[in-house]
Amino acid sequence: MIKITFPDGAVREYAEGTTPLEIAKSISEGLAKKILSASVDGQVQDATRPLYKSASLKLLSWADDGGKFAFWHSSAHLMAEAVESLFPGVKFWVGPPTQNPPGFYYDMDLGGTQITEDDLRRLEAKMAELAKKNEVYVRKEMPKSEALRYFTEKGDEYKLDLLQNLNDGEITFYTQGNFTDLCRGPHIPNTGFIKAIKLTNIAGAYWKGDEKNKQLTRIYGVTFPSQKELDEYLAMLEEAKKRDHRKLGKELGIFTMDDDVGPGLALWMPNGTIIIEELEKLAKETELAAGYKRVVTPHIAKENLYLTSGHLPYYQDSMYPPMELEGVKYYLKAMNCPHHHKIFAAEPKSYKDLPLRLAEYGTCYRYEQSGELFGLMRVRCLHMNDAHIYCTKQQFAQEFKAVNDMYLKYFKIFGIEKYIMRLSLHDPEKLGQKYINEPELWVETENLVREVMIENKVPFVEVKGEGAFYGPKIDVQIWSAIGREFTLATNQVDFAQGRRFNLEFTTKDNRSETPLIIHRAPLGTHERFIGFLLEHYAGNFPTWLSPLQVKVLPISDKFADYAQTVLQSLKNADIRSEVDDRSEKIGKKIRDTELSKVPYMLVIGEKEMNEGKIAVRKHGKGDVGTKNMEEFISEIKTEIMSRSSL
RNA sequence: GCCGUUGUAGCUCAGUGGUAGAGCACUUCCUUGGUAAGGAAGAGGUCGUGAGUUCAAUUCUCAUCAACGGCUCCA
Repeated sequence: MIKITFPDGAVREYAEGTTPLEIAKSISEGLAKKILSASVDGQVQDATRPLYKSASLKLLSWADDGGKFAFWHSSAHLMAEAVESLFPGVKFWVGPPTQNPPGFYYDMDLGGTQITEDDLRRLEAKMAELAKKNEVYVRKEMPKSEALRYFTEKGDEYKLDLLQNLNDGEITFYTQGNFTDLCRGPHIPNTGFIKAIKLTNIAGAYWKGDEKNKQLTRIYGVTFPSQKELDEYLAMLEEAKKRDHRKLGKELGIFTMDDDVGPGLALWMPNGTIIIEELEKLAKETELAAGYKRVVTPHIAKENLYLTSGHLPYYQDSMYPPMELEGVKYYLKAMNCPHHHKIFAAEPKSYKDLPLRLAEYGTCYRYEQSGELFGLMRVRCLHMNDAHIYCTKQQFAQEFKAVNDMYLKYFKIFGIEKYIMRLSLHDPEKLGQKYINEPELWVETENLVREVMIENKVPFVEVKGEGAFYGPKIDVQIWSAIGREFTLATNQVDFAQGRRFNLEFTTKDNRSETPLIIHRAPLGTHERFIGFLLEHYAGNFPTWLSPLQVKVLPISDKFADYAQTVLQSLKNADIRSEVDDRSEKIGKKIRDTELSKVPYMLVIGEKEMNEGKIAVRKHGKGDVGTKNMEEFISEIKTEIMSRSSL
């Protein structure tokens, strides 16, 4: 007998060789019908795989990630079976479940056959047909030699490649129906669980993710245990699309792109510019209070500047090609740091000058690959909330923490809760290529940053190979409405450029020392930040950021004069406001104003005019009652000044 | 940059080998209406751009540009 410990601490005994599924059945038949996989001592495996040792057991259903992933993984195999039956001779690479987007994909070599949208519908039908057969997923362990022979005979170079990295004794195959695949599992008990199927798109994907390799065909899909859940998922996708900043940005007149201007070059319209100015106001106030000094630098510089900084050898591909004037190459700046370093270097510095914090909303140009451009989130001209802090080693921890605190302060203002702080480290294998070749300094600064984060109890994840070329960084990762991940803000350590630029300060004991540099951009760039805010607020900006704050809605043109009086009081109080003087009915005016997401509407008619009042309507909330002008203005001013998100 | 899809009015979209249509928005007129769409009329597009096939191309073919979905990249 073996002892099975359940999540609630209960321990029960079962015969050796009992499967988790049988254990589920022993509890209840209803439970067993929901079990997709099982977590055994924390390891997710097939629910049908016998247990030979005492273990802790958690039965996993659709509600658990482990259950879902097994479900989608099995769905990928089901899709592969359908593909194989419709496109004989296809060779498969890998087909994992995915979290974002939810579902799975399978990469395959169709040998020149092109797959179409119609084929996806045919594949879905085939999958549904196969699923109904309730084929069980059968696990089989296989010696490496036999597996090699199997795929050699099949002429499957992809699976042979996979096998090379696997050790004898850990090779397993899974078979359902007519499809057999090299796979470590786990899988769901049988195909019958898969009730709703949607193949979402076809894409090219480089083999092993390397652009030098052949491009395989990738089919994305998602499946659910019921049609209802699929419908809900599709409805949710539709909702997400409504939050897409590209759609909202157009509807609200925030920004536009134009073919004649160029790809990735956003034109900020009057409404967007108001938001930019509010953000800059916030940044300037915050930075002034934190001891920053503002600077302004040109958009271009000579080649030599970027040779000194070290950017050219590492990032030339991402810069616009140079223009040559009088035999000298000039580049559009892709970053502000070299310019700021030159400001630091312009005057001799003493330790008394440090920390020196130079801030600029700098305009940068980056020649992003055409396929990477994405609305405002990935552009070629960007306005960065940039600053560089020059400090001593002793000051570093405090300065780094202060920057982090500034992030958190901003996040609170904007109600940003869903983000991940990522400690981006160097990859030792790419020293000298992607990262400057200073192994000891890398480790030293990485430890420094890690300690500051831990000391300040800021939760973070560590990722190798995401650092800047000159040092490690803390990136704040966020997600767009349609699920794409972006770095919103960044806080970077630079132990390289100070030396490259011969930046020095005189220490207390009259020595020369090179400062450490912190690059930071808590508000990222206007482009990405406003793109993010559009989606974050679904276009419903808080009053302080809203391009139009109040719309005055007279019930008929009889009240046009009173409307102008009301408008004038608002304007005198610096409230962004307009009158809707169209000869439309009030219901129409309200509808249009609601759709344009203006925070406040002031409805005025005979009653209000006679009493010298206004009827206030709040966007999304409806009528909130009649008020005096003074009362309303004082309230809305308080809301604006406090940058309230209510 | 690579694979795939798309490109018709300001927006959303229909449509055709014989030089185009709807709804919303816009303009004008009527209406002066109390909290999410009052009515009528009108204006608006050489169908992304260039070339080819054809008596004839917005429609078919090719190229090109751009956008979109991925991949790669992301200081």
